[in-house]
Amino acid sequence: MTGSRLTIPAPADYDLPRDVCSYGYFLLAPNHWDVETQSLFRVLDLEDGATTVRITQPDTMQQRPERKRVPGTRTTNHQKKPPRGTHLKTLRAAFDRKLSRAEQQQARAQIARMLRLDESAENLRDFHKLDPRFKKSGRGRLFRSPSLFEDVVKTVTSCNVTWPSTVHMNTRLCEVLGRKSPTGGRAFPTPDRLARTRPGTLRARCRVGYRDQRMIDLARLFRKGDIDEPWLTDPETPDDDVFAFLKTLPGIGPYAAGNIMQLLGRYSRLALDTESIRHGRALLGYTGSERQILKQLAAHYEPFGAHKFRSYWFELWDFYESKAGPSHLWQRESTAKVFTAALLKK
DNA sequence: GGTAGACCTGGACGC
DNA sequence: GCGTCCAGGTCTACC
Repeated sequence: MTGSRLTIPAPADYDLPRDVCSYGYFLLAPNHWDVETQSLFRVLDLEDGATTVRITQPDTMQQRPERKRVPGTRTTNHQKKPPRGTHLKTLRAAFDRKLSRAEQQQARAQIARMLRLDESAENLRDFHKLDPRFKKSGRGRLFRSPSLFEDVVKTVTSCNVTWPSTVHMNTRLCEVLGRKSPTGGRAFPTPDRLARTRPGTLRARCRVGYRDQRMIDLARLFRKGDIDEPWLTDPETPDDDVFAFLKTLPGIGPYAAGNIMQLLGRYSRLALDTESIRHGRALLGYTGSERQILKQLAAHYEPFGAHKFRSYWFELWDFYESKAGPSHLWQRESTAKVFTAALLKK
């Protein structure tokens, strides 16, 4: 790429392959995880138009795919333990066009949100103290989108469908409504673009089904400024209030609200769905009706308090990796076929 | 507060 | 290739 390049400071424990490949959204358009180079490609929508960015972490590039250490060789950089609280890791972002100063600021903010670079070391320590199972791997950050709007729409596309349909809907939303970058990639649609789209277009061309009007209504709420993001992310705002508000949004029920809570950095709620029921039965050995299993799941994760979603999620993620191998080696197309209810039941 | 049925799409399966 | 069945969370009407 011949455009702007940015150096982005990351927390000392940051590990791009691990922290990007930590939540299913990294497999959804416009995100593209490149297994060969262990880097993240995606189109960002900035002030002057779309641009494709490639994000790398030099000290993990090319090393991660093997995951084997040759006896007698030196410890690699990313295995060294840096002092706490220092920004020793560096990410590189390369764009396919020149960015203005203002756009560089926007890009930095979007990348920081997406990669959870603001997740404090203290918060992660609290999680690992409460649930030491994930201390060794360092798991704790959950990949998300550059904007709350994209996170909310992606959540709607994950409701009442199997994973391959979610993959397809996001691909089509970008192809049909996303702005084009100089190298031809498509961004995720903006609230304004989605708000101006006809339900019939969404249904026929993006295959979103009955979600059409709900997605347009959501986009209009974002466009009008009815979604108060500072209030939703303010630590002073009680989780219960945020959860109650989210459930008033079109297309958002208890599962979706719980998922958006974690995307907002609030991990005190679970997002329980049929996948959770399967997990309860298959891995935790629970029996009984769905309602009974949901109760058992709630009790199981209760000790993890403010971090219970992460305990739930990384337990589930370990299971997926046991089926499909390390997540940083997953390909979007093949993985879409792995995560079908029928196959997981097997 | 709890429950039943409709909403859409894509995959699996049988013929 | 076609028809049928099923999975998936939210919403509405009804009790």
